[in-house]
Amino acid sequence: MPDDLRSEAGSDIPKAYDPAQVEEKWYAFWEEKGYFHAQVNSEREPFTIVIPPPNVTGSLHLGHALNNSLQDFIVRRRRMQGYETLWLPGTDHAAIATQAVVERNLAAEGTNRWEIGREAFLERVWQWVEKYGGTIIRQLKRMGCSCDWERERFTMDEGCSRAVREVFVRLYEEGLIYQGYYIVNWCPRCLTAISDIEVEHEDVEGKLWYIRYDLKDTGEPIYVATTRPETMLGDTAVAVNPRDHRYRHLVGRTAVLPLLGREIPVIADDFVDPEFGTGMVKVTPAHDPNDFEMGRRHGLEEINIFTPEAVVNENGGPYAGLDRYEARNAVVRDLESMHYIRKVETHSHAVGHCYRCHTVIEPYLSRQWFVSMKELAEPAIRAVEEGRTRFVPPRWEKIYFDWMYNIRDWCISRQLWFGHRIPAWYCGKCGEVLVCREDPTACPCGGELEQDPDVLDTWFSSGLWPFSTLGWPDDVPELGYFYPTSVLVTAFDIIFFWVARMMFLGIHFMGDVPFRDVFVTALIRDESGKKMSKSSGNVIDPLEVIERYGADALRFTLGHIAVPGRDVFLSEERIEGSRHFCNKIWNASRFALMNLQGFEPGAMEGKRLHLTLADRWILSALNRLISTVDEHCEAYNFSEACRALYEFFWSDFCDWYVELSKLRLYGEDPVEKNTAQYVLWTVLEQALRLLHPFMPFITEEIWQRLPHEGESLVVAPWPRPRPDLVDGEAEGEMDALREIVTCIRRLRSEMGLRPNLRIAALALPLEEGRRELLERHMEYFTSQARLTSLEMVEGVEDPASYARGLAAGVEVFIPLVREGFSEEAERIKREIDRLEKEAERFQAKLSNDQFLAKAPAEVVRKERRKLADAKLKMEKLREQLQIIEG
RNA sequence: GGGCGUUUAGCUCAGCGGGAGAGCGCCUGCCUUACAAGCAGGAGGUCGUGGGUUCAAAUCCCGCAACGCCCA
Repeated sequence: MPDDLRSEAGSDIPKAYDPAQVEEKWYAFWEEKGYFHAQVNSEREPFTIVIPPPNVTGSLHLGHALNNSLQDFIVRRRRMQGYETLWLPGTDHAAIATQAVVERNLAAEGTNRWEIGREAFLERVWQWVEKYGGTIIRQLKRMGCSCDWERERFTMDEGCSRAVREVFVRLYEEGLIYQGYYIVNWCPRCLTAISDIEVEHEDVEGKLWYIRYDLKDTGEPIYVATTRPETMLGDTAVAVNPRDHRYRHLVGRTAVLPLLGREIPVIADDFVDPEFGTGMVKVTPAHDPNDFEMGRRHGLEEINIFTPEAVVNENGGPYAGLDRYEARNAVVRDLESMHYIRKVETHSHAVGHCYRCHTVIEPYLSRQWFVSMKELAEPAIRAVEEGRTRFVPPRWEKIYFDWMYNIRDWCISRQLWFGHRIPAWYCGKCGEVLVCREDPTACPCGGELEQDPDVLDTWFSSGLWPFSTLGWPDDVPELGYFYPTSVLVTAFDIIFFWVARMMFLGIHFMGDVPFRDVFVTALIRDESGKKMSKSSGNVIDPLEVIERYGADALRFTLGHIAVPGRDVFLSEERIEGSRHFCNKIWNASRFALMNLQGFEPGAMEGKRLHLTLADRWILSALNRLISTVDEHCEAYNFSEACRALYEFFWSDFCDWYVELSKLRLYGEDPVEKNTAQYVLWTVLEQALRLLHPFMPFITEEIWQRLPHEGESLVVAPWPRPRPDLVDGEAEGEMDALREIVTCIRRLRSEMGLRPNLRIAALALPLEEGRRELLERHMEYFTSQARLTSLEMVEGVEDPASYARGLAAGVEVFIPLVREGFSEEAERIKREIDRLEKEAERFQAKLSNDQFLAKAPAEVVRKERRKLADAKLKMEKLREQLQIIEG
């Protein structure tokens, strides 16, 4: 250990915890020691997490902060438990997003990617990635994340790229990847196809136009309703539901398309909803996904009326050159002027938008590559059904199933330049398509080859993440050891994009699920409940928070609010509260250090210990805490774990144990002092271990200053509960003690006695064992309630000169120092009222035969006890009231 | 249209079958030698609404309302 890390005596420790002083130092130390590096080790059980790879050029936001804090909580605890723990970090190339940024830069320079060409463009992208690529990773280090940086990966590094190529070729060879001319979601701004789930549906207040199409021959009018009149330029049929009696006679007739005069058939198809509009719809196979299906069923012509930019092309006749919205206006205007429009209704419907740029998606006919999903989805569904992968909380399974059962083929080609180029080559001579692992030089026929210009959906490569990062397709020991990973920690919004894909690809290529558990985390919202976003300006920057409050305060806050299955709110006050907790830990430790001078845990062997009530109680509470924290961590309920730690440390350890320990630490008796030191040290040291996964920096800083064994808390063994130290009797007595002390303090406060004024008090034990408790622990009472003495009495001769209270079967009296306190009488009356109602409730229960017969004996006993307590309290309060008013 | 979640103290939220809890805020008193980023005490709640199950419901079931989210 470097000298500057060595512990110092307690007294020169600053009064306030300063995170800036310690965080960087310890992270560097941990990295240097290689604690985060995992290796294949047959002696130990592996524990693996692969990070959800953030966008390579992105920067850390609170969502990442939460997600990665949770992963670090899990990983650090497992490491302390002795697992060979691998947290594999890395980044995602995020094709659309990254390319979009570079394109924006080009636009600002007055150029674009086509002008500078593919090669120069890609060079620009890589420069950008080089420049900003490390940002997020560096930020994770500031959070304290214990990733194995020696194994950091990138979805476009050499290994991942080889995995992508191998997967593509194999799926192609198995017939699970195919190329086809289909309708896809097309973004006219990004100029690429996107998959179904990349489309965001939004309700839009639109219009429903009722348009007249005349029948050929008779000229009889028929009416169709549509939300997109401009697409009539591509209509190739009119359709009705075959069971719709109104229109049955029209099926097989021919209609004439207004404006263009094209003759189109009237067809019958089950898809048509008789309730919608007139029950008769226009069919535009090239520009509507449902019409496309219908068109294929009926062999209709597919007329594409748009260019990739969604401008009407030559098939649009007089409307060519107008963009889709101009075309809509022009078409409607012309139809109106020719009296083809019967009516217009307002109509709310869902419109798809590009998840990247929010442009309205155009269903567009084009040649794309697809993954055939049915066969792949089936085993992925079974894996979750059989519990081989478990969702936490379980209700997300339903979301997963719903999507998997209704899955459609996955469009994986993107008309982008940045990304994994599709490994398909077309022969200019024979038309052969070659899909291969190594770049071919020429077609077997001797013809020249041209590679497919498109790249793969980013999620195609991130879908391989759990095994491509471990070395697949090479046969390396890591794959057998670390796969399947133990748990995946992710937000619900990428269950479809990512989790589902890793599932079927992992099962298909590795023969086993990619992870045992999927822990679905919440989304973070701001204090008013809005989703944090740059556009609404409500973003809390985690790095700024770290600067101001420290990484541990941020981490603990995130742990504290991360209740499974709920969105969480984050406010500055909350983080401040965690900083106060850091400070509390800091100062309690400062106290310990100041009082552990000369204490050697190693020298305790064989020494005489005298465990007092407080010692037995705090050791008992500590051991309950260990079990509680374990239980909650196993259930991914870090919120409850944090709560338990906070409560124990502040309310039990600091408020009571530390205060009581002062009696012996400041005293002369060496056995007492040594025992107190031993327990103080034990509890603090164990508590630091339990806190370490949540607050790694402050705990390490303190632990290093405390007497300790081992070189770092990072690899200190995780505490195990000792059931033999759980002491129900000590807990019961301490509860009584605390109640009695609090009661005296309340009386003091009500009398307006200043805290530093010591007074004499009297106690009248009313229950068995209380007298002994009071006598045995007299010092506890006098010190904690600031008394000169607590005298045991049988009663008081002059009740009118005492204020009295009742707690835990002990009546206490303190001398009255104030005359005629009327508000006290009011308070007592209110209290009596409350108790009366309570007693009635208990009485009613106890006089109910059903209750006595059916409720567990324990519950009945407790109810009796509660009734007796209430009655006793009322009795005493009435006495006091009489005295006051008397 | 289908599904999910939420509704508990002024605010933000825990609790999810047997005595209404926390943090922050508020009121009162304290620089008590670990901590004023603190200590002690206190006020504040028909647990959204209507029904049901149960000896017992904030907690389980059903209906309703409001808000939010996902899918089509």
